[in-house]
Parts: sequence; structure tokens; C-alpha cells
Amino acid sequence: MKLTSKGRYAVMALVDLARFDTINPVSLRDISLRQGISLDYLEQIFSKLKKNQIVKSTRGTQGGYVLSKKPNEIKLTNIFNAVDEKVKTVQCKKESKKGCNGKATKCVTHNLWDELETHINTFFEKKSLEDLLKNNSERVN
Amino acid sequence: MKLTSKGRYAVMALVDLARFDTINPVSLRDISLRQGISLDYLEQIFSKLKKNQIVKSTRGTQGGYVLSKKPNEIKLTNIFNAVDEKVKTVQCKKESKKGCNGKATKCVTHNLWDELETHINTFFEKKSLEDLLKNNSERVN
DNA sequence: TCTAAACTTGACCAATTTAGTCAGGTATGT
DNA sequence: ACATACCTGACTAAATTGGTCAAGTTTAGA
Ligand code: FES
Ligand code: FES
Repeated sequence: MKLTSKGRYAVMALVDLARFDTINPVSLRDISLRQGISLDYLEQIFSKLKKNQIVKSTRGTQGGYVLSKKPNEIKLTNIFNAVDEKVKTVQCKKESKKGCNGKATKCVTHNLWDELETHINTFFEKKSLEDLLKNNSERVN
Repeated sequence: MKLTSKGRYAVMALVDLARFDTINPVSLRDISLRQGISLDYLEQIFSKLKKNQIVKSTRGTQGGYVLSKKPNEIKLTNIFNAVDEKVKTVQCKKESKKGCNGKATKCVTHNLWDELETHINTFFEKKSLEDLLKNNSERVN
């Protein structure tokens, strides 16, 4: 049970963005240097974040990215959905009547995993970017 | 963020075991048939469960496995640890002073992932095999 | 005693996923 | 014009997963 680096990087980059985008757009190059993430990889990630209206971009010299909402309006759920970092605990398709073993009833552990999924998602829905900023405010300067 | 099938199968198999081991040891063959899990794969899993004293085995004809503790004493944590289904959210080594980016300070998201890990582990520590049995008691017959 | 059921061990492998890289663009401020 | 920075898609090496396969050992029961 692991987090992928795509999800991890997305959050790191957005925290970085939230701290530095107050005056000018922030270039991916800067984020790449500060956070130690490959520029090419960041571009993939930001392409998805943009499609999901989490960030806005301006092109050209002095261009870069800006958050498109306030930090307290951006939940971890939103970020994770954007970059396809989904929590998947059950094996079966939830809507299907069939269980993961192909039988007509759901398997003995189905309910358990479903509870777990809810448990984890609750965490992601509560946390916003703002919470992370507070948590690291001592390092802002 | 996914559960591996090793962890999933381990729990399925143990629930099965808990329901049927009251009189005789249960053979992996039976579990394999009832739960639709490959016999060879089950053997790998039970080898680990045995090393971690979650089950006991008897060899020979009519042999099989039995739980080595009461269902309410077996927590999901125990099972998951046994089969190496670890929850790993942070990228860095926790004990290390270095962050995941190689820098001297922990990265901006470190605390977040750490909280998440605790959040998930809490769930696993609360749930015991017994809880699962109750949850599915209507199917016991 | 013989044999089949069932546990034990370790090597091996194909398919998938992950974590990127690479090679081209296009847009725009100075 | 030209450097900077966004944009897009194809590609791939390495790791992980989810098993299979082969070759045992142990023991109950006929
Ligand atoms: S996980 Fe849904 S039926 Fe097994
Ligand atoms: S996850 Fe620990 S420093 Fe980044």
C-alpha cells in the first residue's frame, strides 16, 4: 500500500506554488530546482492539474503557473483525482453485483475494504492546501 | 494507492479459516476452492503467516491449518505485517535526518504523509478477525 | 508397509505499473 | 529575433506484482 510519486510530487509542487505565486507566476523550472523534481515530469503533472482547473498558466518569458483557487478551497481529494492517484482497496467493481472471485455474492472482505476506502478518503477530503501551508509556515522565509 | 492481492488474500483466507477450523484443521486445498485463490500462492502466504505465529499447521493426511490465537486477538495489523503488506506513504527513511530530496530538512509534505500513515494504521489496529466474522455471520451456514 | 494427502521450500517468469526521459513543438515578453 | 517557458506525445528501463512450477518432506490411514 503505497503512494505513487505522481501524487506526492503534485502536492509538493502545489505547496511550493502556494508559497511563491503571490506576486508573479512561478515557473516549473523554479519548482523543479527548489523541490528536486524533474522538469519533464513536472510538466506532465501540471498538464493534468491544469485540465482540472487547479492551476492557471501564462506562457512566454516571465510566465508560469498560479493557483486558480484559494489554498483553502483546494482539497487533497481534488489534487489526487486530478493526477489519477486513486485509492483503490476493493478488487471488484463496486457497482457490479459480482464479487471479486466471480461469484454472485461479494467476498467476505468486501465490506472491510470499502470501509477502509472511506476512512482514507475522509482524510483527503478534510485536508486542504492551506493546512499544509500552516504546518510549514516556519520555513516560508 | 492500492492494496496488493497478497494482503487481500491473507485476510480472506484467515476469515475462511476462522469459520471452519473449529473441529479439524483446514487444508489449503479447501480454502483455495472456496475462495478461488491459487493453491500455490496460498502456500506462500501461509508460510509467512506461520512464521509470524498467526496460524499453526499439522502435516500429513487430514492435516491443515488452525488459527494460533483467538479471532479477537488477531488484528489486521498483525496479518499485514506478516505478509509484508506495509503502509508506506513517506518517501524518505523516517529515522534519517535527510529529506526525500536529499536535503537536510524534511520536505514540505513529510508531516502530511506521516499523519496519513498513522490514520490508516489506526484503522488496521482497531479491526480484528472477529469483527469480520460478525460482519459476515449471515453467511456462515 | 505403502500411498496419497497435505505441508514446505525455493526458483522462476510474464505482465503490468511506475517513474521517469526525450524530442519535438508553440506562445510571448523584452 | 530570441530566450524563456509552456505544451504534447511517444518511448523505455527498472521495479513490482501475481502468480506458476518443480522437487521435495511428513504423516494418517488402508
Ligand atoms: S472485494 Fe468486492 S467482492 Fe471481493
Ligand atoms: S517524505 Fe519525508 S522528507 Fe519528503
